[in-house]
Amino acid sequence: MPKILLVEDDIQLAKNLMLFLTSEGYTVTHATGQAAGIEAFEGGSFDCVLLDLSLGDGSGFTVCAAIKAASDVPVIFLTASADEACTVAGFEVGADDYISKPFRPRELVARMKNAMRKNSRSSAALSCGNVTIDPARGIVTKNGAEVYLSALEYRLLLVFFSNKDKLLSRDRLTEELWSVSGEYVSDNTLNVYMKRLREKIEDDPQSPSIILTVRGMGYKAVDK
Amino acid sequence: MPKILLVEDDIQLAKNLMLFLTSEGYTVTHATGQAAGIEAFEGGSFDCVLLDLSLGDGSGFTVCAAIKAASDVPVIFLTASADEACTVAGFEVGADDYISKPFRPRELVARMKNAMRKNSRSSAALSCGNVTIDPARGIVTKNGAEVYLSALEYRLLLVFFSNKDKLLSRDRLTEELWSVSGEYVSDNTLNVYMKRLREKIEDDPQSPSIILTVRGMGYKAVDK
DNA sequence: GCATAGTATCACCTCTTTGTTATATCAGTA
DNA sequence: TACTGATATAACAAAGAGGTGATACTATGC
Repeated sequence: MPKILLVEDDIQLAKNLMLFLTSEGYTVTHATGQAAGIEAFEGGSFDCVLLDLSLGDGSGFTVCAAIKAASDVPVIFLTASADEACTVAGFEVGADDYISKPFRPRELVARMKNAMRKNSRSSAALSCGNVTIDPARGIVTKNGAEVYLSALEYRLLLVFFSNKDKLLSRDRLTEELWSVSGEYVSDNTLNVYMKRLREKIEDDPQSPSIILTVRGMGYKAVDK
Repeated sequence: MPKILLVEDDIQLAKNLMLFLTSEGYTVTHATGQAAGIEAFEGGSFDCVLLDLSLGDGSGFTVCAAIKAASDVPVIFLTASADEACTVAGFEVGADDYISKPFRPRELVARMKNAMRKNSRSSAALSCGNVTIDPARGIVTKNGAEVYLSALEYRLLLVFFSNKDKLLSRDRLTEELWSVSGEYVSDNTLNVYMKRLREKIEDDPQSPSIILTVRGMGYKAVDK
């Protein structure tokens, strides 16, 4: 149940929005002004912020800047002003999207989802199942315990985890791992590496649950 | 100079757009239909795709799906239809933004930048001097050429590059590399790794310019 | 200059990684 | 069911990683 912070001084509009968002399965917290917005943000943890540009006690830009300075939560401007300069300014203070009133509720939700999706993707750690890569330290863990991977195994896993749910052909994988150095490797080498990697990260290497084989096509990392 | 792929069947509109985008410093490739769009995408590497929804030989949705299945390049729909259902559908096939015509050029650019920024944030390269780490691929390059580092050498370099200009004590470094596994290593081991790392990344390993020795204190990566 | 502690380098050993070939297993199909 | 191409596994050799102790160098204070 994603938590949304709505900063909007038009009470009637806010009520309608909250009604709709709640019915879509979101938990909404409402703040009516700049100060209240920043305070609410600091007091709770949110998955997305909807921000009116013109607030009673100041501009939404200030709120956006404050939020972005402290976190990476997506911020979407909701505004009456469809002015181009305002839109550009909104993006410049770090907004993730900018929607002009009157907005259409389903589009709003689509844009919120989009912003949240993007945001979670860029978070530091990559994980899949119970296995996590911390690219900032070059370390792989499984259920919290470190798993030692060789350089090539690490790179192979990285390719999978940064292309989760995507089918990766054997050619593509071979390319990612070996083309850089310009060498050619045997046809079977990838098979062997897949086995070694699975041996280290899968609970049951015989019936993999993290990296699946797609016969005739390639492999694919899935998040069970 | 970011490279843009524009898929648009309205020739006049495309011309205008290309003129504008070029003047803003983008390199634009133009494809006029669905098939041509996918072909162009596969043939080149782009930083962003602008996609008309209604193409002569098919829908932009197909193109978007094809692109998203193969890569993470940001895709922005440009469309005459301001229809809400279309917008939602656009986001559902993985689009990064959806702009209705007539669009305002500066807003378009702001949204393009936004989409590209989000996208690249996940793979911020770390570099120092002529050496670069690409944490998203686990690869180190020096003057563009790949340098093969072993797992420990890679982690050592990662510690330095993510703490650029900071003095790192020998204890701290030893901890970062070996404490995870709980093992104790000889006092001299770090010296040996420093030598091996320098051998691979420094222009002149005898007088290092990337990772400096601070006698009695530790080491420090500097950006010359 | 000499002593000293800190750092760099060397030679060496062991264990792992890397890539190969050979063989087994499996899924789909005639 | 038997065949076939695709994938998995096993076993091996060569190269390299990882770690150690001994030795050489170097900055600094006496």
